[in-house]
Amino acid sequence: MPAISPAAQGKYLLVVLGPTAVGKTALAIKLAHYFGTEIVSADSRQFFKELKIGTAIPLATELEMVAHHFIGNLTIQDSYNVSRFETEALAVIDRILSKKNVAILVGGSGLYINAVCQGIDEMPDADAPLRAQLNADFEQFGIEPLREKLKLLDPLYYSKTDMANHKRIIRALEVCLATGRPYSSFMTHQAKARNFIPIKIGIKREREELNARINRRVDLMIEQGLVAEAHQFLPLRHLNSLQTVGYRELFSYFDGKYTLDEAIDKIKVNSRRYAKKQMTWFAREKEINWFDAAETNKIIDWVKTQLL
RNA sequence: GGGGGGAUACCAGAGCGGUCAAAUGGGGCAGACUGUAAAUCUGUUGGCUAAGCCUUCGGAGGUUCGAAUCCUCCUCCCCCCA
Repeated sequence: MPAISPAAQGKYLLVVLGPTAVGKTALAIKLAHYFGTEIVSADSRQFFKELKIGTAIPLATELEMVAHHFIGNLTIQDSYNVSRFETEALAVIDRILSKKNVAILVGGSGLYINAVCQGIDEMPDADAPLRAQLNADFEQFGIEPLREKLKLLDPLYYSKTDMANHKRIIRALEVCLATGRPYSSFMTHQAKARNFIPIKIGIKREREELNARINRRVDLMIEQGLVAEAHQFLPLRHLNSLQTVGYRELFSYFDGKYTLDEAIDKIKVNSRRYAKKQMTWFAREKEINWFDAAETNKIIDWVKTQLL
């Protein structure tokens, strides 16, 4: 449970979460409308203003109806991270809660939601040249030397973490090397105090129904011009912001690796997997109150009982 | 009409007498996750009363101590020549 500061008295953050395509946007807007408040997005891909079709940002009419934050606030060229989001999102939430008693956080990026609700430990950002060096080492010599190095610099982390995952090894190493301290020594496992009481609302649907919605949404994205949208960014495909479902598969199509139909099928498959990953992430969180996507009125009624 | 190739688990596809419940890839299912997180990584994938047993490699027979692998016939598919 997150720590609650005295300032949190009577201030609530409604956190709307769930897998992609489940219907979070619609519910969040309904809640925002009902409580007369604003929406903070916790979607790590809707930040990028160029990625419109492929990330299913809210409709223009929806964006007009309710104030949204963190949608299209970055360029795909920007580098961003959870920690910055924590700081910036908290500032916006505080501002909303200075005028209202309820704010809404909505999104599917579990790590980003947790950063807002519980915080993320203080530790250095990635140092670009150092990361580039480590990545180059990985390319050239493989994972084993990196593992050995980490075993020396942070035996605790080494023993507890998946040592097949090069990205995690590299991140740990870059912190160790940049600070001279073991990466694991920065982890407090303590939730930070917040100026609001989070109320987590999980939205779910039957898997089959969710899959059907995903498929339909992908087809719609294609109709809306996703292929052209993705094509513009082909030269920038290496950017982190473009390591995104819907774009990568089309890059492969432009490469001639897939036919268009194959690429579209791949987008559907990868979206389903993304949804499953999100559900796995959320499944381990205890304080989520789950509702069926159709139960909008029930959700509002329930939320009212929580705001005491 | 003649000649040749093939049918393997959800799909594709290897295996060509024992070490095969059957490689590998795809898909499915499950999981991990602290500044790349729509990323990255892991496990599992015939059934069961589960260190053992049972039913599988188009169908039916046969050879053999032993067959997905060899033989015979049948069914279906593909290619080449007419």
